[in-house]
Amino acid sequence: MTGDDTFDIAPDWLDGETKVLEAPHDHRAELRLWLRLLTCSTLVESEVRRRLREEFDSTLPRFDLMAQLERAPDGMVLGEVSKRMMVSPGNITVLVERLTESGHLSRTTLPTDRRVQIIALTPFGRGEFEKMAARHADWISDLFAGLAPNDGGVLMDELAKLKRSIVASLAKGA
Amino acid sequence: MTGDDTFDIAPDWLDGETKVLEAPHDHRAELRLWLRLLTCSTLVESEVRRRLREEFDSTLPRFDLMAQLERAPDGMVLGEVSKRMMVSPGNITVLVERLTESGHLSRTTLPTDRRVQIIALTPFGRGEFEKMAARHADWISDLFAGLAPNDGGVLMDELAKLKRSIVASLAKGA
DNA sequence: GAAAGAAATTTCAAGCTTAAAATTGTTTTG
DNA sequence: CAAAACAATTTTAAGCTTGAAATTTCTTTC
Repeated sequence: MTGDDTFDIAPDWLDGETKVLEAPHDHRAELRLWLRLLTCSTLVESEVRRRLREEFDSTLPRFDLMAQLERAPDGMVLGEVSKRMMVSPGNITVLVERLTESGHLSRTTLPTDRRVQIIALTPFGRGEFEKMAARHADWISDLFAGLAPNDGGVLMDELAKLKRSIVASLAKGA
Repeated sequence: MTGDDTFDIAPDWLDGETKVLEAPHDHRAELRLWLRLLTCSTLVESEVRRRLREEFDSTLPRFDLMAQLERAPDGMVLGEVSKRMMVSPGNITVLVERLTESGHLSRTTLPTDRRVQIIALTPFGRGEFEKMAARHADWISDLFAGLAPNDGGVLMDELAKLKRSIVASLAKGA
């Protein structure tokens, strides 16, 4: 799934008119595209993880969790965090435990519904997050710096289309 | 890092001529692009993991490992697999153990250098992999089906540029 | 040819992740 | 109002992942 993104096959969007009748549809172009997307994503993600660890002794999941909370000054319900981060609820439990121990997060049980946990950044947690977020933005900026302004815009648009395609396909399959 | 891809800020490639003097460079457009890329990647990856588990009781790392071996009929050295998959050597050790137990892989010590382990798909492993690979290609094809042929081509090109940017940045930083 | 150095792998400790089962608490229904 | 249904979260078991330390096996150098 990761790797060097080569499936050494000619892309076939270039000759869309030929060989449409091939037995089952030839999926190689899509596969190639997917591998390339994954390669980019993996490279960036690894680098971000590495730097979070080296510069802040932290991890990407923790950073992500704090990023969600940063924009919710009044805190957020666990389930909501889980949905936004697209990870399992059990996962959030563990992350919140650690971040609460380390003083980054506060957690409260909602008085009117004692099933509900609300978590929020502490002032300390917010300060730490802001330091990390600033560096994080620099890292991403550096990694993307070789992209011409126009390419950035095109990529945004194309990825929006891809996202729509993915979401539509997932909805249909569900 | 994951999530709904919204940082609700106007992209600033659209007005590149204005506000160039802003104190530290404004990184929001790059961040937005990165989040969108990550969202696409996460959605596809989760779906692939889910289906590998449901249809084959397997995992993505195992699939990836077998995919590397499929194209090396004479097998491959562990270290080479590790590099190609961009994961740590220790990780490969564990995966190979399981896949060898289950009969998908064979492993041999190189007679001329007993440090070196060579792994290869067994005929059984190859058969299993081919079934998975066919389905995998279908899934990706479905997920990307909403993309016009032209968009696929553009995306390939833009991602190639992005990858060059990332690799260049990583090389410079190293 | 022994000792030092380098290379390929494995082991280890710690953390992330998930799905499924279990808990705890609230709401709806007969 | 008790029982059933539902909801939010935690626990559990299993697997993935990493960096660093340890092993084993060559290779090079004095």
